[in-house]
Order: sequence, then structure tokens, then C-alpha cells
Amino acid sequence: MSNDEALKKYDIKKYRTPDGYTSDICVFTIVSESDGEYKPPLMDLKLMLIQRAALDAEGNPNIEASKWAVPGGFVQDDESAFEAAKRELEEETSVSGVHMKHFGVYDKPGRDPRGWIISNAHYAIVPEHSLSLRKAQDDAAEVDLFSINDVLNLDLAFDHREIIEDAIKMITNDLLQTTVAKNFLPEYFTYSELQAVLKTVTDDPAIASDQSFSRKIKTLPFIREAEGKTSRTSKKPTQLYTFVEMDVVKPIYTARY
Amino acid sequence: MSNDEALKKYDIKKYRTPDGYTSDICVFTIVSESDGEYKPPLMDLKLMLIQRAALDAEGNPNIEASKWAVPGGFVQDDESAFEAAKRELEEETSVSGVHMKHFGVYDKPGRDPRGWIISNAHYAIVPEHSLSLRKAQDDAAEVDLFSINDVLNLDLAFDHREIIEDAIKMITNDLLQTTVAKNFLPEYFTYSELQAVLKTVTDDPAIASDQSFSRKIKTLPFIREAEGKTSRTSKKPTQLYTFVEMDVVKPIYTARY
DNA sequence: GGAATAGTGTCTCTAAGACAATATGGA
DNA sequence: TCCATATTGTCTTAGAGACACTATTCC
Repeated sequence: MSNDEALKKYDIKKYRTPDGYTSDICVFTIVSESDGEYKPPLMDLKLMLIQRAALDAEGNPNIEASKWAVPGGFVQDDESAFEAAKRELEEETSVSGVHMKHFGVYDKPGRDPRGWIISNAHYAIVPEHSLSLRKAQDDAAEVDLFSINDVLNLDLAFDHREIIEDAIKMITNDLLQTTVAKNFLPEYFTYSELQAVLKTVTDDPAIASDQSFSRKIKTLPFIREAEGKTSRTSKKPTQLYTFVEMDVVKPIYTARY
Repeated sequence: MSNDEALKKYDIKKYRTPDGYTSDICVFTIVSESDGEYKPPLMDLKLMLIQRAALDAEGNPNIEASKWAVPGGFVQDDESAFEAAKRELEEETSVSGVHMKHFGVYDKPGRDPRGWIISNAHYAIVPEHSLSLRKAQDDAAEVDLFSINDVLNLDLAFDHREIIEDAIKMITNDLLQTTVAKNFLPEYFTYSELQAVLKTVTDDPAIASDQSFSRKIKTLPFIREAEGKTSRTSKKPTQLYTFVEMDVVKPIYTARY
């Protein structure tokens, strides 16, 4: 009747188990197409994909060769899918400590011809400068960044089209309804830098208008004015802001926070 | 170089695979403590849990016996975790066609002493009247509903405390930031019925005040006035409303929808 | 001075919140 | 008639949006 006793009699072979357990990571970054100095940035939200090589690491023909895919790999002993995603991101791009979120499981039988392979999908927010984009690792032929407006026109491997569609929906929502935008910004930022991040996923006029947004940012409870000013976005020194650590829930049924 | 060729050479045994792949379902229901006729309902959000039996289906001592747990079971051949959750909910409660959402994966090695067992956590929204609460199925000794305010005081099996905490957070957010509340309501409902659902997860005064909420509901783009009236919540016939099918995203940076 | 970004001064208008009053119909 | 719920009237106030204007600094 003890737990140990129960454990001994438990037959673990009763049910089918997956043939593979993997983590995939949709790596998002924002590329600032700086128009020169003293300018607010022009930003574009991009997704990092790899092109699958013709041959795998052992020299055998690779499955879904030459198609574009979300990077990922097998979860290893003694780690969770989330830990695996962080490890793989670091192996792939040498960055760690970035924002990472699990957003879905893709486990339909038949999604991968090699067997019942389960994919845990995550998205990561990586600062542009830390993406060195080293190519040709393992079974990746190429690594590249694609604008979220173009990425769905590619020839995508497995069910990665569905994964990418969900990832874009998820990060769009999170950028607008949570404070994750802070992960695309330095600790202290100007109103126009935050505005540029948000404009990558919305064309809401209240966000797109400079006057409205520079007024509004002062009243948001989860953002406060910081000490200094900067001149990196304009000749006139510009007020810096920073995010306040807090949970934000804005009900759709009310006006207030 | 073809996919078939690649498939033949693929060695599926290279990585460790999970010992079990399961779906668990946090079944939420709202219990209306009707105060009599011509009254708006008093609602309480509840979670259905099972108490693990002393012996399992085969008569062996059960693991984590007598603790309370989220119902669930193993994903079977040719189904996804999501499909398994729907099947298990129907087996457990005989209801189908209800709202179900995957919200997390619990796969930390060691979370289950029987091996590397992966749990896909879902929440389901079930109308009160369809819960017959049949007891003592398989390895469940008892089935019961617990208010979300009390449930975390129970002795919970495995890592189900964490799962339940996450489920409560998730459904609270979804109720306020999406239109899932419709799944707790009949197709046509009064302002006070919707209000009662929302009051199970928030005490926002703009929602709690009758006058404010009855005015506000008329202006919400995702709700429209229906034809008829009802007297089930008051002696005065009351306007019925219904949800409009639409995506709702309310940015935290703006006032409008 | 010109150009470009940041920010303020006001005005209008909508809508939120508070309080009071009215509407309905069963007991 | 009384009561409980639903609903509207109306006032005050906050704040969104528009437009014009000012501020700063490099060229």
C-alpha cells in the first residue's frame, strides 16, 4: 500500500509511447533599419529559419531536404522541453537569458513521417545584435531571417507552416496585451522606440500617432519615466522610460486597467 | 536522396523517448446557487477533481493513493493529446462538444515516480447541468467539485498543484480578455448573467456595478442585443444579449478595441 | 535659418462613474 | 402596495483625438 510497493507493480509498457520528443523554437528578432543618426528606428519583426540540408550529420539523405524549418531538436535526458529549447537556442545562436515562452504542442500522428514525433513549440525574443547567424550547423544548410509578412510564402517543412502561423498570432497578441515588448528594447527607451516595436504588429492609430502615443505613455501604470534623456532618436534630447514590474490584465468588458 | 530513402536510414532509437504521454483536463463548471425565482444567479467557479483510489483497476496498490488529482489518462494510438483530452472528458462525464483548450505541458523529469511521464494540461468549460458526477470509475475513489478559492488547500497528487494554479490563472485571464465566458452561458443571456460569470474571477467595480455594466454591455462590439426578453432573473422582463463571432484584441497601450 | 523629432496648449467630444429616478410585474 | 431587479436621466469629470504651436539641436 506504500508508494514504493505501488511503483514496483506498475507496468510501464501498457500504452504506446512517442517515438520522439522535441522542442522547436521560433526565434523572433527585430531588425532596426536605422535611417541614419538622430532618427527613430524603422523596425521589422523577423523570424529566424533554417534550410534543411541535403544530407544529415551522418551523411545520409535528409528528410524534407531543402525546405525551410523552425530550428529545434530532441529533448535530452533529465531536461524538460522548455530547458531543451533554451539549450538549443544557445547552441544555435550563442545567446542565453532571453525571453522564451512555450505556446503549443504539435503531436498529430503522421505530422512527421519518421514516427510519432512530438514538437513543443516555443517562441524566443532575441536582440538583433546577438544573432551572429552562423550557418551550416549539423543538418542546416542555411540560416536566414524572414519578415513575418513574407515567411509564409516559403516552402516549409513538416507542419511548420501551422506552427509559424500560431507563433505569429501568439507574439502579436502578447506584444499588445502584455509587457513582453520590453524584451525587444533596452532597459531605458524612448516613446518612439516602444512605438516602433508595436508598429511591427499593429497599425492602430492611437499607437501610430506620435502625439497621442507620447502623451499616453506617461499615463500607463506599467511604465514610468526614468532619470535621463538620450539623443539617439532625435536631435532634441528625449525622455527615457522603463517598464515597471507588474501583472497587467485589461478586461475587454471595461475601460480601466 | 528521396524522402523514402532518407526515411529508411533514419535511426529512431538515437534519443531517449518518454515513458508515458498523457492528457489531463481541468474541468471547470459554474454552479449557480439560485436564490429562488426572479433572481439573478449567484455563481461560483468550480473545478472537478478525482480522489485517487487505494487500489488501481487491476487491484494493485495505487500510486499517490487518496490524494486529489486532475482527471486524465494516456494518449492512445492515432490520436493527439487534444483529441485524447476530449475523449477522456466524454468518458468521465459523458459530455462532448464543450470548449477545451490546451494550456501547458508538464514534463519535468521526476514529476511522476513511474518514469518520464508527460502531461498535456487542458481546461474545459462544462455546463453545470451536464455534470452528473458519477463516482468510482477506474482508479477514482471519489469525484467532487471544489471552489477555486478552496481547491489549493487540498492534498494534491504529483505536480497537480502547479497545474491547477496555472489553470486558474489561465481561465481567469481568458474570461476577462476573450469571449470564452460565452461557454458558461446560454446562447441568449441577460446582462446580470454575464456579470455573474465575470464576478467569479474579478471584483472590478465597473463589472460589479449593475448600472455601469448594464450600460456598458450595449456598447461592446462583440455583444449585440437579441430579439426577446426573459423573466428568469427578475420580475421585470429583461433584455437578452448574444455574443457576436469576432476576434477581440484590446491592446494595453490604448483605450479602444 | 532649415530640418527633423519631441513635446505642450487647448479645444471638442465621447464616455465613464455617480446618484437619482423610473419601469415592471409578482407577491 | 411593496419589493427586487432592470433601466434611463442627468450631471460631473476624465481622457482621447485633433490641430496648432513651441522646444531642441545639428546641419
